[in-house]
Amino acid sequence: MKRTNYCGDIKADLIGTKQYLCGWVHSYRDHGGVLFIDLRDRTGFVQIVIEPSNKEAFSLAQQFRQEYVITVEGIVSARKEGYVNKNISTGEIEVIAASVELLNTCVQLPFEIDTDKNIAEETRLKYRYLDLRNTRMVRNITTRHRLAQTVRSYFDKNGFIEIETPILTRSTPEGARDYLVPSRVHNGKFYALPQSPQMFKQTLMASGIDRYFQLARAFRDEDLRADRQPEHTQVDIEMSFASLDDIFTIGEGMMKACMNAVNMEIETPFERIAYDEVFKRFGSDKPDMRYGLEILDATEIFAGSGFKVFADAVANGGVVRALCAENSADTFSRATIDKLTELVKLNGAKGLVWLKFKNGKFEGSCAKFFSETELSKLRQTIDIAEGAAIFLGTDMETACSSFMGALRKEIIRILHLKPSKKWAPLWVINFPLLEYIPEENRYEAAHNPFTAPVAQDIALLDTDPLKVRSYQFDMVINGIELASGSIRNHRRDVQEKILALMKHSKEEAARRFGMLLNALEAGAPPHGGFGLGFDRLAALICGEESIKEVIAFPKTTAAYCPLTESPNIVDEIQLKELAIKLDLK
RNA sequence: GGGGUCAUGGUGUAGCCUGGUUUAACACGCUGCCCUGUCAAGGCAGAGACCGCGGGUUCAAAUCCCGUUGACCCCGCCA
Repeated sequence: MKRTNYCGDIKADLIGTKQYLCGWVHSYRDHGGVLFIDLRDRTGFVQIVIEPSNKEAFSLAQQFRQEYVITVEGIVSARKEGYVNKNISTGEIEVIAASVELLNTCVQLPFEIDTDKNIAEETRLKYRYLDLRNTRMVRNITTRHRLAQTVRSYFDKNGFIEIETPILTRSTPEGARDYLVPSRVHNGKFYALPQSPQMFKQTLMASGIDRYFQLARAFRDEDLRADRQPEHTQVDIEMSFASLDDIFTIGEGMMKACMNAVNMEIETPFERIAYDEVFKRFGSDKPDMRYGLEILDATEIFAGSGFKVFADAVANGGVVRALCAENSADTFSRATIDKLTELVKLNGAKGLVWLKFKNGKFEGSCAKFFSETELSKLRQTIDIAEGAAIFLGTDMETACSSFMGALRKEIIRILHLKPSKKWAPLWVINFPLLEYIPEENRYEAAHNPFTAPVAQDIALLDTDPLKVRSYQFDMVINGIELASGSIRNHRRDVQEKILALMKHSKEEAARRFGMLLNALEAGAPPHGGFGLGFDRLAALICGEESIKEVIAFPKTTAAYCPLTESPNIVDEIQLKELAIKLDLK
């Protein structure tokens, strides 16, 4: 390779040197005499000057068009006074071409590199090879690479071993739908693509690997969203003999290393808040902690209130919760409040009570139903200042938290509240182990069926399973659930007891989770770990809303790839080999 | 499975509500010519879409109606 430098790296320190550059014609400006080309590669672009005195180069260069692939040999020169372009990083210099060469031409493009905005996503995906030439995508993809390298080196330094687990594995029809792969050798049987390497990594702990990590691909055949793809990458780790503290320290260290790798900072250790508390204060298990605006309890105040709705709810064991938005009484018009009411109704509320505190008095639809004592208590309890808007909701605790959480999010959005910091990380801990499913008279893992119960609560498995706390945790940053993990069950009997509560018979459990259960009873050490959404991490750090922007070749919302036009119809012969007959609707 | 928004030259949009003087407009891109300092270069000339697809209403449909396909966002779902 003759290339001496990347375009973006040609700076003033190279003035006077001879360079051999390769790249794409980003912009072509023919002035009749002198001819300018912005030569671009993934690092940036540099201005090439082709003088008419250089007859051979000039006549060849006149044929160049946008996105032609060329090479340029020339001398780096300082731009003359007045011709410096401060808007570009290579604006102090230009390369005076001695010779140029055409390596490839280019057809008319569906969109221009960098200058066209708002291109339909479908078009971008169909021509992803062009889309990836854009500065934004180059930046995202290289940032993703930097993060991946950082993760690898971080875990390596901390004694973790990278191990690849199988992509062709066993279907465990639970949770998300599996992607199935038919077996030719075993007609009528199927592999499944893994939804997570969970069982393999726990098995590795039983093997004495002690510390494992992997940038693992995981597959789920469910409907997609902006932050969900059929295949995604997770940073998957597992540690033996580790406490929650150990796991949190490793997770925080990884986040710090990732941020530092892209010249950002994040403070450690992360705050830890119990699930119950987080839900009560923010109405969500993944709150955006960059904003205050906590949900406050006003149940006491309205017990026995003249306002029947509240009084009855409290009498029936319900709660009253409040959100107080400062200096916003005038922002919330009737129309806006009606929209908020609709929103909470969509989230299960029966209604929404609002008050405004203006000129030292409360006004609002229901203000007249409240006694002076109630209002003054409310004012003290939740510290209401002039100009505040207060929203009150009532229901049973969980339901109330849930719609107040949705309301909190919307208020933050409407008021354009300023985030108090760039990153607000949080460990949500003490998730309940189980949830009850009344229709099926059984329990279901609240998060992960392999999570261990808190040691003191094991006895409760027999008496009151819903009270059992777990060693399950989430890592949440800026309202995004980034990672999820736990200390696992390392004893077969405990694991089987939990599976039994989920109404898995011993036989069924053995069939589905046999590999893991067998490994547990063969001297598995205590262990735990987490899986962290790598695409979400990259999107977060790149400031992107959608993970499609940090995945080189993503799929559409219908799990379709416009670039490869997959999934696709296969040959009759292929189906025959697999003993598959299609019965299409 | 449900809801919302959208579909017009290569790309992004306007036109649609209030059907007909629209030869479907504008910007960028593309083609040709001119120009020795531009950098989102400039000037002049030109090519390019029958309006996602199917059906209907009408003398007449990009425009109204029905259906369908696809995209994006959301709910369900995602242990």
